[in-house]
Amino acid sequence: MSYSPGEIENKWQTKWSEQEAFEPKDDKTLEKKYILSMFPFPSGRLHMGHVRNYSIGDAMARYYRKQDYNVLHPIGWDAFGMPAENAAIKHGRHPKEWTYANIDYMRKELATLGLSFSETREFATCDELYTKWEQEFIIKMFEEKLLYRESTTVNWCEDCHTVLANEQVEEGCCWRCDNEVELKEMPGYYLDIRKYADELLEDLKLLEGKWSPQVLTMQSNWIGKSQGLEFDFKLSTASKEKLKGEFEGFDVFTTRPDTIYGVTYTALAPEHPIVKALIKNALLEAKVIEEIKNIANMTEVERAKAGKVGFDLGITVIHPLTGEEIPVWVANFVLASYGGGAVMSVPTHDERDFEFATQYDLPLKYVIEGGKEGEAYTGEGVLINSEELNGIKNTKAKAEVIKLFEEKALGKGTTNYKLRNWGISRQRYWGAPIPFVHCEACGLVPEKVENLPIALPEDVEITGEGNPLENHPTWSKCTCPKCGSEAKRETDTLDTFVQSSWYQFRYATDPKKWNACGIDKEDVNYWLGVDQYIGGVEHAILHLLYARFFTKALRDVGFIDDLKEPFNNLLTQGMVLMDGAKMSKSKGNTVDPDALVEKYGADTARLFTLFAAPPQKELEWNDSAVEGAFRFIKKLYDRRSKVSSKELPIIDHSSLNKEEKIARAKVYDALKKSIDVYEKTFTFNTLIAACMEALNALDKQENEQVWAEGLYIITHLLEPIIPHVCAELSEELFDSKNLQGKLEVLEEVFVQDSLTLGVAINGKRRNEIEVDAGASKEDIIAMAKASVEKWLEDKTVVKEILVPKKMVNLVVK
RNA sequence: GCGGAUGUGGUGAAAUUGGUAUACACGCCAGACUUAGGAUCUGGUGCUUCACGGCGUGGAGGUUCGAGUCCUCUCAUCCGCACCA
Repeated sequence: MSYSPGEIENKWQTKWSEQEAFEPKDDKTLEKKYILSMFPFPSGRLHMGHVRNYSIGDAMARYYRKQDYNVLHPIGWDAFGMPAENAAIKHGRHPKEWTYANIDYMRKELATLGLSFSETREFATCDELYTKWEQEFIIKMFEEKLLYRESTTVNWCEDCHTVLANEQVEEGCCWRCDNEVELKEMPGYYLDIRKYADELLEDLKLLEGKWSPQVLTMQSNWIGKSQGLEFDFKLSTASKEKLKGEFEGFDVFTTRPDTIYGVTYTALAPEHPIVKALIKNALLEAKVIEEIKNIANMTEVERAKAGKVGFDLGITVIHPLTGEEIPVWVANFVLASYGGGAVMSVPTHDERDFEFATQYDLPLKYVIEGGKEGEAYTGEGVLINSEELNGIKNTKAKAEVIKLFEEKALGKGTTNYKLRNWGISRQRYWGAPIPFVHCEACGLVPEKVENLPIALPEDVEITGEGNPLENHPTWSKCTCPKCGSEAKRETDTLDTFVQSSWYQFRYATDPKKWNACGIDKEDVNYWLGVDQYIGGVEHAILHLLYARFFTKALRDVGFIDDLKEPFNNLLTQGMVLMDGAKMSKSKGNTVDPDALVEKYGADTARLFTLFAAPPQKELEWNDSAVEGAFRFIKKLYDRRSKVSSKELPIIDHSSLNKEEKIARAKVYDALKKSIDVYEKTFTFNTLIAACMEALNALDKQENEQVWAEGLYIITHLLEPIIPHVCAELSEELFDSKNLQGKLEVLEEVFVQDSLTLGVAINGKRRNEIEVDAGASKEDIIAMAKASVEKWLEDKTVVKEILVPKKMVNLVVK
């Protein structure tokens, strides 16, 4: 019978499901492996990126399961989010109905791939039971002061009609729709991720060598720690009066305290309170006020494009060391959100300050030796024009100046972070409601835990205009959990990244307990951290930073025990490309997994994805290479006719002929390689290649025992990659015995009677010789010399190097 | 600008970690079987040369008996951040 993937795959998928073959065991004394591929958004159909992601994860899960590890390999659905609402707007379908229908369809697609997911642990993050526990966490974080509500400037996407977190703004545009992000002042809920900035940075060290350097540096840059001096600029008496005594001065932060004597002006962000006060009290020219307001309304991208723009604010501050009066400017390049929105400007040693100063003709004062007149010098050097600091190397002066400021109580050494707090409010319907209530008397009040979940209303109109929960006639009406008077329910919902920040703990929690708790500590203690996490680099900052933070926050509010990091090892898979570009619907260069499986079967789809490139690299799609993968499986399946015994034969290696010996060696080469591949390098392509080589070598000989042993081992090795055909072959040929436990490498097969050695002269390969395995060094050298005689004429051999089992190198003059 | 990575045949990629560069696969060429082949099988295939040979891992140096692998410099491509004071 020829290979028919449909039949075989159906048979085994049914069997596995009936046997509940992929459920983790309840026994916590067993050694565990938690293998997790990032869960999908139920967009409607699987794409090749999913196939790749899950093929990699499944290979690992099956490998460890076969070695008798207790394996947790779950799947679920990251089910809240904008696309569900867009579908509602476009096709008039309710987001909930759309989402669950998609899940049902995609679950079937996953099933046809034969992935070894646990079926009992599946959930969708939009399940009310999931929302319930998430809301409890949120309330607890509020009580523990990790969550707060405030009104501030936020990133607003008019297209998506919602606020975005900093991490969701890419080059000034919305990460989802690419619309330019506006700045807007409005209230929202924030998680205090800054409180964990240092821990998040420090613990990256625990992940070194386990996460890719790329992701680690991206996270570290995003957190953006820098150390420097923070101090107060006092307003001059006249300026203080001008501002009606409202301000004493303002704080600045600098990483260059060494340049303190070079300060010739200061600059404030357009949003700075002092600037606002000047505007409010009309202390600036009307034209200038207009311009400043203009800047404040610009997006960050627009500001960057506009070049450097600023205005003299007509007030001055006192230099803390020299007592000089220094002008205060407002400048469009000063960020409101960092370092207090104010900077000390040292045009001689900072490019930006220099550009600004040149443009507005502000004074320059060089304080570090080494630069040229007429440009900013940012290198190292000795201090000049710096009073008591003259002659000190600037690198050393940083600490000196901080010390000086601290002694005089003028300022202090500080650490600053680029990381901003995580804004989690979204003005959207399809998300988890933020479980708070606004009461006129009590203010912001969390919902009572026994009232959770606060569920979404089913009857809702989704038009794309405004916030559907806000527009709902009755939903937000409620009573205050504290005083019982009439109150208004919060209509913002949680960022969907909140759901994906703790799903790894939900999977680990035994489903029997899902009604009783959100996360079971004991279960989490057993299963976490995730031994292998697999997903795309696009989450290098967003999801992975949030999930790391949430882990630490959940620990501190008491929902999990001491756990530093959720994901011990991270494999970032490359994209799937077609003609050099990322597969996408809009480009029309997609390959439909369903059609692929229909035509060739799941095993071919899986084999190709793992064979065409190592998982970390981009995968270029190639139809004829898919054919090649299919051909290999057919060939493997066809060779079952070579085997008649059902046992792993015991072979007398010495009685074999040369081809038989080579075949065995190739088979065991593959077996040896497999441990490294499955446990360390994940370069499945090389293991598959080794199996192909082994099969090619087996084809060159006729020994039935060697064939039996070969297929016994090859199907064992490939089962995690092409499980259906291997299960089928294994059942037919070996009563499935080779799919349990470990196989041992027999070193004897690597012992060869004779070896082929390369012969090189001065490192240049000239010939090869065949030598007896037991030949002495002298004999080998002699043979080598004889084989390259023509190159040795008129030369003297000055050195002979024998690399055992590899080559001979003769150094001649 | 800063940071991270990657450069090997016509293509996807290997190389036991300093030891015969290009395994495996795709493609291509030739042959076999075929009415036919976009099926299957067999053989060949880095470049150059009639050949002996020469040249070959982005480029230039260096260390070494020996370098794709280590060191220095350099070029190109991809990704991330981007006025963070």
